[in-house]
Amino acid sequence: MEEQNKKILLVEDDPNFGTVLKDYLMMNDYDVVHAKNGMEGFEKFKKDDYDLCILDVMMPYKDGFTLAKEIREKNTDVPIIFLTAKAMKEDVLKGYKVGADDYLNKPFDSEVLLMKIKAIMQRKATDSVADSKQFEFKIGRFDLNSKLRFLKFDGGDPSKLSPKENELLRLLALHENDLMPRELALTKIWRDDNYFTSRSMDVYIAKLRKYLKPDPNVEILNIHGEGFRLVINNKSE
Amino acid sequence: MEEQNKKILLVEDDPNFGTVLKDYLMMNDYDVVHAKNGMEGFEKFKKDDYDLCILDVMMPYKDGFTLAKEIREKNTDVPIIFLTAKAMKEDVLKGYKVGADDYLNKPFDSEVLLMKIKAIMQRKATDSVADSKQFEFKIGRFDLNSKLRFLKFDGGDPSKLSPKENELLRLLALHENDLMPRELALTKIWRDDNYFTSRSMDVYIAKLRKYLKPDPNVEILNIHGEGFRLVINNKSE
DNA sequence: TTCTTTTGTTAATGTATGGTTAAACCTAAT
DNA sequence: ATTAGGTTTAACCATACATTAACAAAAGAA
Repeated sequence: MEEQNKKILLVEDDPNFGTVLKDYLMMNDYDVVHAKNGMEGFEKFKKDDYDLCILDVMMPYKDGFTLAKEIREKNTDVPIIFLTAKAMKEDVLKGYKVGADDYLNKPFDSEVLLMKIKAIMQRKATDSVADSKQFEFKIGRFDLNSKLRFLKFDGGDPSKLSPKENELLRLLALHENDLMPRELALTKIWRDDNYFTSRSMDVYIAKLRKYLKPDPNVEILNIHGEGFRLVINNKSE
Repeated sequence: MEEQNKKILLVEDDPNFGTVLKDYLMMNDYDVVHAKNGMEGFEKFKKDDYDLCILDVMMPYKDGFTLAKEIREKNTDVPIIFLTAKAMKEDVLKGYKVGADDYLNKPFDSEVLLMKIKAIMQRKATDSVADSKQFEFKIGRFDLNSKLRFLKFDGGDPSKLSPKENELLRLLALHENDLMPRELALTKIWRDDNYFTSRSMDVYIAKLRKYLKPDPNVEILNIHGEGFRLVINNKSE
């Protein structure tokens, strides 16, 4: 299972410096999107979710503070680090007023920047687990807890599911009694759609069928060339 | 409810500068306790709860970093700001490794310090309040006192826990019966997430399991690739 | 039908992660 | 300097997971 790298938006108009910094950050396992000016920076910010923004203060057309204010209107939480050439007190204060998390004077030591980034990410590492996502499903006589990755039959002893088993069953459950397109699972879970991932998915379907066997009213049907369907029959009728 | 002023521990050996800074902060509605050296600083820290620590790095007998480490053993969350006369890169890195929240070079502008304090306080205010002030836990037949680092079995003789053992068990208890993500413990307790800290954590899990063995209804389960789960079975029902 | 493609299923393989113990290391206190 | 407590690193083993291969069976197309 692949760890998701943290995503950084870097807005810096100096092409040389920007590229060097971007490469340095990427070498340290961050995903970096580099925007060359404030305008572009805001566009990119709106299009994606970022874990951190690094903004140059002095930029043509739209300076870092203005950009920060726009960003804050959309998102009150993203950490922001300002880069500035001169250490003007007014600038520093202005930065903190806009909600800066930190401040760096150019030229700065790249290692120091790395430490600051780490420190900020750690602060944000709050228990984000309590996501409002949906983690619990009733599947016939089964209970799927998708967060703890277990499947209980009739409230008995739970079987542990592997990450892939869990994700796949969850996707099926989300489309209960409806088509769950093959392609959807492949792009969402396997992040790639080719012959091998497709076969891998079939293997997991087989595993899930085994798990679900105890309840004859639950089954995973194939829709040839389309995908799968988790059907739950209601005896009562 | 009445608005309680934020409490700041200021550790600064220069009596003139210290007093001026203390007065300035108090004028800005902070409660400030001023310690004249590292020793005294630690004593005062143990005696009370603070919202922020401002530590001078260069002090006789016990420097700011050492003090910070001691403080961190008692409390992983208090924000710490370092003050330093010289801007040595090694010092800055050292500071962040100990878990600094910010760093200021003397002489600095007092307004800038104020802004940093405000920014940090704001951050803490929005950070999950949930895990803030909970120090006592019932874990099956065990009682964990996380402040004194004691673990009692059936009210008997308490075992003394090391700081890491204690923090880890506390985090697990906070997420009782639920997932405690690996990453969370690593960033909150180890302040770094890499192969070695991760292995170190596994070692501590093994230690905790040993402690908890006397009660068969308490166990720490692993969720492969995700984290751990402290389960407490209620046999009584 | 016959041929081709898609799916079902099981087993083998390789890699990543976790469990556990002991030794090494570090640092504060003696 | 020595020691003791705490933490990290190393080593070795066990388990969990995902992928791939292999072959059988179904479904659809010709």
